[in-house]
Amino acid sequence: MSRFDEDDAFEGAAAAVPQSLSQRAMAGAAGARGTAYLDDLNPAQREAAEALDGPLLMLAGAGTGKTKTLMARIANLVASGRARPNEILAVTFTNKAAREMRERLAKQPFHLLEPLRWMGTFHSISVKILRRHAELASLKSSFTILDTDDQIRLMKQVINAANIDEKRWPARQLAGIIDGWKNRALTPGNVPNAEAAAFGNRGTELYAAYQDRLRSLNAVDFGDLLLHVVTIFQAHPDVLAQYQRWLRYILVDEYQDTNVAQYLWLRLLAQGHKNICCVGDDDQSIYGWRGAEVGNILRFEKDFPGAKVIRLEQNYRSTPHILAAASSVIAQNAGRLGKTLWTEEQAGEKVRLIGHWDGEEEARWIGEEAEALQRGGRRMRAVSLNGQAILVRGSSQMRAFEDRFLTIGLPYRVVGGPRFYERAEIRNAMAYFRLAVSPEDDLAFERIVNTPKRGLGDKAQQVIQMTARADGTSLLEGARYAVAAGKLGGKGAAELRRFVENVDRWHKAIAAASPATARSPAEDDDELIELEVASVPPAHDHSHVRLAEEILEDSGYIAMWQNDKTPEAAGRLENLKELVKALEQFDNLQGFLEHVALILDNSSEEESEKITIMTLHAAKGLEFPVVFLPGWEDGLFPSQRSMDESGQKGLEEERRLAYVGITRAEELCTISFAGNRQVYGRWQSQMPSRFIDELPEADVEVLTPPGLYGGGYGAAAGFGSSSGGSSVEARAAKADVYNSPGWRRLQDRAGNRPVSQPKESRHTVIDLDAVSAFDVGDRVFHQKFGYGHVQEIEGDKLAVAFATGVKKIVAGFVVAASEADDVPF
DNA sequence: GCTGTACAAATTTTT
DNA sequence: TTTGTACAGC
Repeated sequence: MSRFDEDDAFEGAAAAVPQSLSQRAMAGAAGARGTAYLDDLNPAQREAAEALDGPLLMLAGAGTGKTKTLMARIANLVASGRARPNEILAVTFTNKAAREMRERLAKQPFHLLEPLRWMGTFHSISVKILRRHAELASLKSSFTILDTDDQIRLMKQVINAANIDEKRWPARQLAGIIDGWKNRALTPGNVPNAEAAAFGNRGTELYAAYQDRLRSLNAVDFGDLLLHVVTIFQAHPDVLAQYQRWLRYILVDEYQDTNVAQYLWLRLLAQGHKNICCVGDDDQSIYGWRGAEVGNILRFEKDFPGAKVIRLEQNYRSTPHILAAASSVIAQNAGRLGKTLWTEEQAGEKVRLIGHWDGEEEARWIGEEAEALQRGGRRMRAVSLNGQAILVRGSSQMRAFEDRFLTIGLPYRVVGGPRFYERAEIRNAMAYFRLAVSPEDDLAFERIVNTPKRGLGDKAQQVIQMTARADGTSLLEGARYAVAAGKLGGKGAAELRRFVENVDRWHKAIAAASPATARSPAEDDDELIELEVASVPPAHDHSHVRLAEEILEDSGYIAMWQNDKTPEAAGRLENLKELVKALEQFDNLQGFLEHVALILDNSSEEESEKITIMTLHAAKGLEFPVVFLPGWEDGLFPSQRSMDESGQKGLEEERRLAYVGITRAEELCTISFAGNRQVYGRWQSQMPSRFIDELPEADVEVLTPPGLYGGGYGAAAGFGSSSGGSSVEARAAKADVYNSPGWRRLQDRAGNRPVSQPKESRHTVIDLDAVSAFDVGDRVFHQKFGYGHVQEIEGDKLAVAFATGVKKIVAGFVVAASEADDVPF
């Protein structure tokens, strides 16, 4: 079940015993016993926890105890009397991070008499600010927050309204462009001329139209939350000054992930007192594609002259081999601030590297390896499945593992995928709630008028739209009028009438349950504080939960899923139950909706033993004793698309992703690649990732699969095999692979690859003619396709005529065969 | 207005 | 290969 911690943070004071202002002020500084919280910090951590005033950049490498340091810093801020807890602004990126911080804070030996009320994500804090000053952005403070889905639908409307062919110019693309602009804090008027050509020269025009639509719907999207706040701060110095006075110390986590809008947001708030502490790791910036600017962290010292920079480099997570591997890879990136992770640990397994025949084989091997590790008996201790993770580049890679694990019955858990609140059934249910709370919510209306089917198709909906537009009212009113005026015929009319009546009834029930709680904007700090304390008293009857159930029943929405015979229906009903249960944590439907757009997640805590499968992105901030990193193949990882779209920059971000992946491992890290892989249903031969070439030989152990499944393809897939013969696998298994022709060929390829060359390869490039040991006409054997003859040679790629046809194959995946080698299949 | 078929597209993801 | 969307036919 979800816990709504953000809510606690912001409104939690409501539950506290009201205190007078002076009491609160004193309470703030109390509660920390001495400076015990500093005692178990290492020197760098301690320095960071004690440099309280002025700008500080804390470069915290993976696993260096950053959160612990932040906790001590907060304690120190309060204990030294510099700030009361509610004068500290602590910003994180994700709700998860905010939650974790709050939990960690609760566990500290000291305790604060007040909660950190300004701890949360950029977005949730922005909502809080924006609700208070909505009118300055031409909004009502009851504005709704659109999710991506609503956003796209709205954009479709805007595109259609502008008479643009939606097929040539898809709404998704426009959404991406506008999002990009918002990330850079660009309003329609500010978009640089050079970019106005976007979207068939009409990008800015549509952007403006979209913003107008949002305003008329009294709605904002995620990007707006930040953009509006920045705009308000810029246009109203008095408002800004108020927050500057109030939020005296700023802490920012994951600073490397901030985008321009967030950067401006922070700079505006910090520019008075400059008490800003940014924590981050430039080597872990992996969200550039979403607007994050590594540049923000790289130029921190310029932005804040006199800034102190402290590096946390002692790692408490991983073994030396793992750290060495990660460091060696990341060292290939240019423009780093530079850190060297070190550890006092001594022992440990080397990073393991293994090649496989294809993706299926890779999954099979990892499955078996996971089971073996679970049993123990390797060179290391037994590791439960919960301590093991498979980190992939893209979610498409997950399938192979799921398939395999299902067949062998290895329990697994997939992290990521559609979030709870993104599921259709949840969104529809929420749309019902939204409409019940605010009948003028047109987007919600559109979403559900015909869900379940009420016989209201495009035509009927057009009539409703036109009626509403003619009267300048909401769609619900338009529908009411259209029915009354007999503009709709037959079954639809009756159904629509019922629908409208239902909404009326629900809305009345809500209005009756909660008398309007008018909030007036406060003019100064004191009033602001009072206002925070005096929010809605908790109502402990659960009438809103019953009402929600009623809504879902009356609307026929529950029935719709009950009648659904598809296998997913049961799960969807489960989810709806879960949603209703989540309501219990709120005092009313309004409160739920207000926060749900930002908060709801499905991080259900699972007890049972399972291996985790997730993307590298999702793994940031986590750690596991055992980590598998499959699919290290050029084009897949680094992703071709990243390199095509962002060139060198893209490649460096991919490399940071590799760094993040390796540093998730505490004890054992296994990197693997496959020689063949099905991509969108087509078989492709793959080349080992260039990142593999960047691993340090001394810290890597090259494995060969134990000769099961009929052959030593493992050796063939990565290393050697250009020398033919049936004993290839045996020799490759024993040989010092780093001196094998195959390995050297790998090194060599690194030099020939497009996009980038490692700056300072420690490996010597040699032996060009090892690239292909084949000639046209040679007979070769391929694990999958059998015997064939080489027809063409193109660098390291061969065109081979097999019985089944001509295939392009990387030379490393065939072995030379003599005509006599033939065996019956 | 609904349902079945054809076709194109296809990372990473938070809020 | 799979998934989602667009359009034609019922």
